[in-house]
Amino acid sequence: MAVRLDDIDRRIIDLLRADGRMSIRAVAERAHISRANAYSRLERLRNQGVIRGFTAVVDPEKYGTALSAYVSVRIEQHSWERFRSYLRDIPEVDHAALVSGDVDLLLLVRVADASALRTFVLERLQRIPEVKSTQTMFILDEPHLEGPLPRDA
Amino acid sequence: MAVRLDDIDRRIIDLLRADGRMSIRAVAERAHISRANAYSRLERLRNQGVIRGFTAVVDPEKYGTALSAYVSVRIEQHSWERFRSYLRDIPEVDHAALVSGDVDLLLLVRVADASALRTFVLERLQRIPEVKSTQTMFILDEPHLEGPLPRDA
DNA sequence: TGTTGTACTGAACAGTTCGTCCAGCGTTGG
DNA sequence: CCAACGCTGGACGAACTGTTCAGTACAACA
Repeated sequence: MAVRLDDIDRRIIDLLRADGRMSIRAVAERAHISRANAYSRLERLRNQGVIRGFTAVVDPEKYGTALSAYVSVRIEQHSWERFRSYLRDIPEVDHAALVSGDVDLLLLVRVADASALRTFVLERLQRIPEVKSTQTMFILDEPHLEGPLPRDA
Repeated sequence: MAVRLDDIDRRIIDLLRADGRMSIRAVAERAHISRANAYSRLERLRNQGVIRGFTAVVDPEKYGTALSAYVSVRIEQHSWERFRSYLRDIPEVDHAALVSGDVDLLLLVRVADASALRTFVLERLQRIPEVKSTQTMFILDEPHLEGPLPRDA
């Protein structure tokens, strides 16, 4: 599953994580490689799926979703596959993970206000038959952690 | 805190979230506005902090961090500010949130393997004096939810 | 030792986009 | 009626794009 990366690959990834719109010229310079090499490496990284794409980083509060919450969910056994397909159509869910432990799912949810959260949990989540129970944890603070990725351990 | 956005602003954001390297020409075309307008709006969105930046989306497994986990943490009262400053120097923490409820913090952690996770939790987290207790939830599955942001509710 | 591959460099190319400027236009609000 | 504002569309030189290719460096291998 993992891909073998050398230092230059990681350097390229770090640069493009720091600034996803950096020109390939600048990437090549800062990684001390030729432009042709930078192109071929970037293409390889994308084809291998290491770099899945590029995106704008949006501030949820400034965008209008002033309220964020983690909603932990317990679901019926063997219903994850079905539940997962629902998630695709729920734009409020920013991130979802099936986890081991007391609960089955952790959903990171972004909504405009408490009323929208109520609607989401009661009218959307708990209407799903596979959902056994939910618990909402309001996010009180959320620091921006935009550092380089961890080196191989 | 929130910023007033019109439909065109949201369209621009959606486009750049879908492809952070899209040329401004293409953005202008697809938003049905002039190029000059696209430039000025994008600059405004960045200055207002709605768009915080651009980044490459990296697949954690392919990158070499095959193991992801949520670590819930209980900390001493009034120690959040101090704890938050520590987080900046812990590259394994991909996302952190101070939450209401049974626990105080939820940390999304990415590491190479179980051994690295053990080291992280025991040698790094639990060495922090403010940490009262931790609980690790392994991430068993993590669907990619790359849709448009939720519309204003 | 020589040979075959593989990976990289550095230069070249036309085409495209960048970032900025500005005259002109339409709408809004006093 | 006029001023202020935001937008358009066209222009500009500079920079970047994406690709190709001959030449070079280095490893594996016999």
